[in-house]
Amino acid sequence: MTHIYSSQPKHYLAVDCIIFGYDIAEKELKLLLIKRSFEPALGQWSVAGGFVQQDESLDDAACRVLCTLTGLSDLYMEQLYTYGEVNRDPGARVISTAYFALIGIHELDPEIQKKNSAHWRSISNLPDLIFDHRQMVDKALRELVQKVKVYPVGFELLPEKFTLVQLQNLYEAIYLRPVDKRNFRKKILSMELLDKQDEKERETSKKGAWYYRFNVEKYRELARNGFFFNLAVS
Amino acid sequence: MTHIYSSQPKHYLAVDCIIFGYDIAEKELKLLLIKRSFEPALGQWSVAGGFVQQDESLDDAACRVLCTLTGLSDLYMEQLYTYGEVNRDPGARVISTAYFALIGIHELDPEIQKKNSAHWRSISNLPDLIFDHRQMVDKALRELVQKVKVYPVGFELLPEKFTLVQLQNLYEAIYLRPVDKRNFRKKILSMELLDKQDEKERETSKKGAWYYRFNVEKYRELARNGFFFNLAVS
DNA sequence: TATTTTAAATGTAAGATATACACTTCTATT
DNA sequence: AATAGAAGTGTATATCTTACATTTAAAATA
Repeated sequence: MTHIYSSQPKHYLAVDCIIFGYDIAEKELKLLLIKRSFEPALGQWSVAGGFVQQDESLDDAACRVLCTLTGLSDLYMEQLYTYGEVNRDPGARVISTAYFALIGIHELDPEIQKKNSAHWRSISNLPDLIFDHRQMVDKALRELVQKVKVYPVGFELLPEKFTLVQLQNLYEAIYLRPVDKRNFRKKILSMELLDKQDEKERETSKKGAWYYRFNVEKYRELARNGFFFNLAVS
Repeated sequence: MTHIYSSQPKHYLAVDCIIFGYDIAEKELKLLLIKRSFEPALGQWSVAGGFVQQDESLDDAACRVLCTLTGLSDLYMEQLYTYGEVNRDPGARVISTAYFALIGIHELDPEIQKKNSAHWRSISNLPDLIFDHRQMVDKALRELVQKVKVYPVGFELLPEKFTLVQLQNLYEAIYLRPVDKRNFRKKILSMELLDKQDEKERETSKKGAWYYRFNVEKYRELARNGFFFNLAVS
């Protein structure tokens, strides 16, 4: 079969992963950044990226990059936007599809981290990034803010067991403003999506705070019946 | 300068435009579809597409496709999603970035339409589409529903002057359900974004309905001060 | 063992927003 | 002058959102 495709130009295609983590102790949202090990822009900071191969889908490529960097699979990841300005990469014309991922910061093996020259950096204090990566990060942040309001994705950034205080701190770190404690708890508990454990977190207070778990099955069931998650609080 | 890019594979890159129009008379949302004039899938229905060239950005390519097809420029358009499954196009591996556009259905020149074998089809009665185009359309529709709730993009589908009944019909066509007349009018008018004209539309009723115009400047001003558009009505 | 300290946990009232709902007005046509 | 058909209008109720301060639990210390 012959057709008109063969007269068309071909392009380098990359994926870039904006990887968010949440530091419970510092109550800060962080980004996993890489010190680039090749030209152009060797030695500068970037998000994790890689080229799309012939035999892999975009999603596969993004997963590969994420897995290679973190050693983890089954992470939350979502396509964000495709950046296609002609001169966005000074090395060559490369179109890049950005993804954003959410991971529990403490799940990451420090060895793999070191091997990939990957570093967690607070979003309130980011270094200069190469190319249009800062633009990607800003878009991913805006997307995250919108997303956590109406989908229960914040839990991806926390361990399986977490306290309500930790959950609230996470939302405050994403919204970049304080949230009313009683209203927040009222709202999240009224959804009946959190299973209270009979165990307390005892690091940060004498009294201890009850652990909860997010009940995914219950959420799926409710969502199927038209329920809408909403934590767009004061 | 030599670097590792040259060892990487290259890919065909396309853009596809999901073009929405609104038919005031039929009170229906429509899609501009093309009868394909080349292989593969010659003669089948598709959305408007084209290949990305070396010297144009993704956005430029999408604009080019849209302009060529409609003869219009400065249309509302937004990137939707990038489709990158390996075998999505049986002709060759092609990655495609989908855009969606909103246009006033009556702005389109019938001559250009005919020349491009472009046809308006009601979204409630779409033909089979090639490749993953149906998936694109479904995503675009979901996006549109969300978008018109919180951004004043619905006006892009109407003429400059429109009546409140027409606006409500448009929302009903997008939401696919009836909307309470008094609540709808109360809500949109309370935003004070519509300028009442001293002219009436007299086609559809003896009494006639007042024309309004959307005031973009006012919206921009309000939005700058934290105002949020919201027509997520009953 | 009584007291202190620290963070966790809790409820209510007022205000704002969303919803449900039916009649009057206008004007061209007969 | 009467009719017909679509445009235009207001209110009461329910629901959701917001603001806000005290009590509880338990470890540490006196």
